[in-house]
Amino acid sequence: MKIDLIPLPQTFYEQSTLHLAESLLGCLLVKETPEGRCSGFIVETEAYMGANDRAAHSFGNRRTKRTEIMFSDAGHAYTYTMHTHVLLNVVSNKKGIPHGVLIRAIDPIEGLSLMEERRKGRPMREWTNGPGKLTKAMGITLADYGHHFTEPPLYITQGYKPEKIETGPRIGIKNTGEARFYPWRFWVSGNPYVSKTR
DNA sequence: CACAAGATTCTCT
DNA sequence: GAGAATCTTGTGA
Repeated sequence: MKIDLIPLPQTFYEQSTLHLAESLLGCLLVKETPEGRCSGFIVETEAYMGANDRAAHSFGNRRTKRTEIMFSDAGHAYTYTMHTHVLLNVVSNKKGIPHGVLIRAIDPIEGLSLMEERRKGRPMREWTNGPGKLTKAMGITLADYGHHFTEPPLYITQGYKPEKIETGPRIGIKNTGEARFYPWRFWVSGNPYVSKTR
């Protein structure tokens, strides 16, 4: 499989958050590090709708040092830590509207030996089938906070068009009232790297 | 400055 | 299923 490693244009990120979350499925996420290049197709995402989404960090337009980047232009990287793990988001929507799309799972393509090293002892299927796992496998850290996805070392290129996409409630959020039932999770139907429902 | 909580993962039961 | 691991940020004194 040969793919052009040309980053998607800024305009790609300027669509509505839910549309972007769906459009990102099948795109290639690439991370270059001193150890080498890793990439994988995005197969699972979740939309976080800012002001009206209780489960979002930016609920009610809460603006802090951490959420600041979500108020910026679409296409920036929003990374943050969750206990011992780093999670990766793509900032979406217009400047001033703090929406984002969480990358939950990818299908590994390039840099397999490097990912195996970073995820030592796990079967390949479990290298990237979760938001904290894929950042570890690809070497994504807090240092990527605020980076823009149109430029190396962290960027997204065109991938393939998924045959079938499914949607459902998001995972891992609780005590957030109605927000936990919103069907804002998207995944490629049948892909083995999609994380399991709890 | 101290402390609590979290968009998770792993291990053990 | 439950509980721990272990780090950053947000909030309050």
